[in-house]
Amino acid sequence: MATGHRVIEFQRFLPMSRYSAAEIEPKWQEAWHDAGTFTARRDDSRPKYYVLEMFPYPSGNLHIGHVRNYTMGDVVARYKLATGHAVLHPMGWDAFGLPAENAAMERGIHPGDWTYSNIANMKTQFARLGLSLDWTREFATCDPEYYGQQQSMFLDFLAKGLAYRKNAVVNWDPVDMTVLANEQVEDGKGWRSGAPVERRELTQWFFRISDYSEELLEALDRLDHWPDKVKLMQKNWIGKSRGLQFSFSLVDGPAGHNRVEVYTTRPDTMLGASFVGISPDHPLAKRLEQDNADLAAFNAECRRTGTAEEDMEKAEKRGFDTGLTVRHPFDTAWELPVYVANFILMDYGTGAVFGCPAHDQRDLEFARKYDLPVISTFAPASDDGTALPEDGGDAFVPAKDVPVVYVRGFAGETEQTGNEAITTAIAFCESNAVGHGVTKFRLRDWGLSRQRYWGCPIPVVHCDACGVVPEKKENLPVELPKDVTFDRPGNPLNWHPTWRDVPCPACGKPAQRETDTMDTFVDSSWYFARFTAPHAATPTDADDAAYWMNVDQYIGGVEHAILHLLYSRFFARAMQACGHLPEKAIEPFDALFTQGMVTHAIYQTKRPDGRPHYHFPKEVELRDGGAFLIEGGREVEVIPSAKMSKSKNNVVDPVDIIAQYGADTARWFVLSDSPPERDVEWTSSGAEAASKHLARVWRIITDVADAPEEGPKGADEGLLREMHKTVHDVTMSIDSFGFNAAVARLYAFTSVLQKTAAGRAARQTAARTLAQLMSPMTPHLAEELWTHLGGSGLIANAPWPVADPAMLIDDQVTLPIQINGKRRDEITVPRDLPKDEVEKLVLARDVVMRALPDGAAPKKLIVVPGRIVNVVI
RNA sequence: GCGGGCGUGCUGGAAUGGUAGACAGACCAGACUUAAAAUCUGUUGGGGCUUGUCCCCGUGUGGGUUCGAGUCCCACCGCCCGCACCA
Repeated sequence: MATGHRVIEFQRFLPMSRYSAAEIEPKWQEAWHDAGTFTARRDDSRPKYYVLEMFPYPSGNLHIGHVRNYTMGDVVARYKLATGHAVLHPMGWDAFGLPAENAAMERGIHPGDWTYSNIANMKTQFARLGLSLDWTREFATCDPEYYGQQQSMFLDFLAKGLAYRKNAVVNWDPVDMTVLANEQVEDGKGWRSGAPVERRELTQWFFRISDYSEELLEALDRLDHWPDKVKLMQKNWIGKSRGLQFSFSLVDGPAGHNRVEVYTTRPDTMLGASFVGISPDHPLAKRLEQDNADLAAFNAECRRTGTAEEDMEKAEKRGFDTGLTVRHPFDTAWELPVYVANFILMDYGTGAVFGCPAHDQRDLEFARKYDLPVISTFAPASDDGTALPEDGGDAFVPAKDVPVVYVRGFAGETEQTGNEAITTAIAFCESNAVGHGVTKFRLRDWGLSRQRYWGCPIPVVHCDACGVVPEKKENLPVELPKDVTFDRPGNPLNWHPTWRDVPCPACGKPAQRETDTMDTFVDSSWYFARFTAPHAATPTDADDAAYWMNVDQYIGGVEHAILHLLYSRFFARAMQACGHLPEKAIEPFDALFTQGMVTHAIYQTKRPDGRPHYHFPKEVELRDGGAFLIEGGREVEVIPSAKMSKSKNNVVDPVDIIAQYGADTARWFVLSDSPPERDVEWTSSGAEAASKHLARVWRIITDVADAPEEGPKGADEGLLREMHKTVHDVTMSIDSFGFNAAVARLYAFTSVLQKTAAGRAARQTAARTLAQLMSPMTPHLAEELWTHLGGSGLIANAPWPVADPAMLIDDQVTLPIQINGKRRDEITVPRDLPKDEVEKLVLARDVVMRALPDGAAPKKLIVVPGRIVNVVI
């Protein structure tokens, strides 16, 4: 568009008028695009910097949370560009998943058409934000070019033994005859059919992430730039435990069942056992239900809860007495009853436990319900009067490093910690041939099979003669067929007329494709690597991966703290093992930042029937300290800081905000006020304030030329000192993700610049620096001001300002004086005044002398140089 | 239920264990204006009196460590995130 350029050139010579985001923003977006400013290029003469925000699901609409997430990444990317880095800042789409199939079912749109049209919409919205993204690297995970490479890696993993098949349970809807996701199960019923769900076993594909349990745990220690909370969550999720595995012998068990193998992390409580519990899915439970109709009914009932761990844990603890007993290994005359219990998971340990009610609250409630004995094996080291569990108190469950007194322990001291007692117990049991000490992990292998259409096909073929046969790599990608319908529930790949039918890659006889597709977590577990060479003919390109990996800064929501990040860490290791990533990339994210949500008040009134009626923000006006409906004037209740949710009508559409105020205002606002890791409340008054501030900066800077040539003595130096301090503070803040602090500092500096008496040259320097410091946050405004102030080239490419250390130090420092920790006075002294001089000055103060009777010396005089003085009396 | 996090004025929030409330919003007052908008200036945590460069209280609640705690420790309350097939 040649004419567009002429218009731009012409505008540059117009006198500066009012701040108009609508005029300047498209202009600079086009200028960056034309100059290729944000196209990532390998450049060995510069340090590289890879900044990545978690890519979005293409729901079709940009959410204000996206604006916050991507603005933060953009600030980092633009700052790194200004500090001389070769920056990679890509964007793509996490495009497979359930919502596309739902849209297909509800509206008859093909999932692919729905997804790609959403992508087009969102990309338009993204463009208006002026993000420094390299769009030449864009891809969607549903592009055959992307998922074909994913299939190729699946085959590599399979060859390495990292992928395998086993049985696992799924939520089965018996009416719709389909598998349900956990979120599709509501109160144990299918969301569409309303039928009670059943647990059903299917043969499914798994990745051997558990092979890396120890490694994934141990490597957390080296992730120095990850939040501690995320590392702790991952550590607990991996769940390394030390315990004892042993067996109880079964008295008169059914044929082939003469022992029950259990695993316990508390073998020191073995002599407090009062029952054995097994999972409803335990082989013994399944055997017994064959000739026990009541047990069969109980097990069926247990299997009716969904597969979500949360549901099982929250369900009321129930058991079924099998009538069988086991012998205690240390006292064969002691028999314990065997219960089937709904809270025991077949997936963890051996699917069987012994219950020790005295030292486990869940077991205690179970024991009281079924009238089983409660036997303490240890008691508090000092009696603090709380009731023992035998006497109606709670279960006694101290931390494992707290010393307790053992009353029914194994060899060793009577008083020892849980950890010591566990070690003793394991040793004792092993020497008596009762079980052996083992280390177990809570982390389970990653089940990746999904019985759905809109996902990456698993590239294997089932042959009657050859079994499971990997597809040949030259036949990849195995593409999803386009001609499918969603007029019946389930996976359309299963009833496609031809897609399943293929010759066996091994023997050539007719065979059938696998119709399961991959979990969408697979798609998002390596996209960061693909961005380094998005169109390579192999999953990655060795040179590009070597140059760009690792991600220097990864930014996303804390809701991904466990699964996505753990799976990505596993995938990077598996890819490295298959030659797709360099050794250095097995921990792909050097630094991680987890940002908070954007919230918004909910406006509600009560309907006549008492149910809440939620109102959109645009229906509400705020006046007289209250909130009222614009139509009718009825007062509405305001619920502050609620998570944005479509059903609560409190979603703010960034498109509206940008249309009203411009992208720079939206960006400035989401960065201000709230610390990035915390939630931020969106308020229209906040957006208004951000917009006013940008207009104020515009005025101040465009008025610089009107200032007198020279200012009064000291004014120039005062302004420049403040400027250097601002450069220092803002730079530090951006480096440490303190964007809200950087914004506050820029507010303060703007006021200084506004009120300064300094002359034109100093103001010019200060104004240019202000524009540069704002440029990562409000890039369009900054470019416009930069041009006005005579800056050369784009501000996006201008080197970041550096503070002069000499300008940061003040000669004088004000020290608060505390008396007994309360501030009572202050003195201003030369910065480097010796401590004893400060003490003398402090003791001479009226307030201090008054507080010290008859010139007595203070008990203590604490002088923290440059900070504070505390006189203790 | 289990794991993790958060809690400060009317509101968003600031504060390497060192002056609690920076910087904003809102409100009120003033300047400019015929008027309004815009802009600029100023006040504002609560209470007290002797109105001071004053005193007391105050960071969800209750304890503790420290010369000094919003910050560290313990217990509790509330809210948020995750719980393996939502992404």
